[in-house]
Amino acid sequence: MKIEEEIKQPTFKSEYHKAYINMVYTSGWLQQDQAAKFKPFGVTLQQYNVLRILRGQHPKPATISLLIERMLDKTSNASRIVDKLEAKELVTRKQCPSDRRTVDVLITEKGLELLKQMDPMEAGEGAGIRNLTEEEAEQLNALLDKIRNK
Amino acid sequence: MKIEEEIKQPTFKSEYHKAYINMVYTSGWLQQDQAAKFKPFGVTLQQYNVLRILRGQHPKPATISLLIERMLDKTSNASRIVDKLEAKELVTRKQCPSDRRTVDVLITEKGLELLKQMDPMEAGEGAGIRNLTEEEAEQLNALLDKIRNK
DNA sequence: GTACATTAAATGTATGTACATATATTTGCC
DNA sequence: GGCAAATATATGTACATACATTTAATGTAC
Repeated sequence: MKIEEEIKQPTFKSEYHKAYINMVYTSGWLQQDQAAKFKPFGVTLQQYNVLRILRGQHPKPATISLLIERMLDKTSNASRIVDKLEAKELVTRKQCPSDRRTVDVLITEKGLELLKQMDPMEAGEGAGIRNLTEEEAEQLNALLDKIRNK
Repeated sequence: MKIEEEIKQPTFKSEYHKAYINMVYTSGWLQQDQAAKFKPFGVTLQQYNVLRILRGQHPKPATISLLIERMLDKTSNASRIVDKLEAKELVTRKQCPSDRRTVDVLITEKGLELLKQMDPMEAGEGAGIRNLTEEEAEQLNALLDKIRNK
């Protein structure tokens, strides 16, 4: 469905304005789809993303700063997301001996096991992105990178 | 900057996976930029979106259902966003006489005045989308619509 | 080595999202 | 008319975002 019908707005001020609305809407659409798939596993998208970063580091620990640096949403509150993961015993957190300001966050066996189960439904696989051809996905990546050109 | 550098992830499983991450990241990037521009006006992006819909209806009132239908995020809680706008006296809310289950939400003069001030920085104008050519914006719209093809 | 700035993380508050449930009203069926 | 289903909105809870502030530890200047 075209974006005009989707949000019942027949016209846009410009192709640019439409593209902006379309981006925000489609991204929300993708994320909602993904969140629904993750729900049975008891972790949210953001918690999943943090677990993925931690697996990437494993068996080295990560600091909160490193998590923030790599998260999709930089301003989100990594401390509190780690709180939730710790409560589910998917990660451990302990003060780093060499710099006691920082905290070593490590994914647990249970966390690794959960990610393994979730791997087949990796973020983006199976969602609408697959409606594109490989070439179109490349085009999209190029357009998005250009948008963020600072 | 390419998305790989942006989130310090050197490779992706597939062009599709990269496109998914890129979409979510770029959309967040656009919204953060916009939210910062709106901040001096004391309304959030979502509150602004609701005000825009109400101006589109003006001088007719809108129901909460109509707002939900037209909002970018359908599952968001329109009632509570209207609460915030009402507290700022940007909208009024009163029970509709013909169907007392529904509520007539109307934008106030103050609300119209605020939107007028904000018009020059309309969502998406001036943000990164303008890095694209008109043709590229069209391409992007086509790709996004295709992603959502249900 | 003490004082001050910087850094890392945690915490507080307002807002919004996602989803389940509650409440009131209207509609439709008999 | 009476009652069940549907509808419109509001509310409760858990989670996340955005941003300011706090606390503790480290680095640096003198």
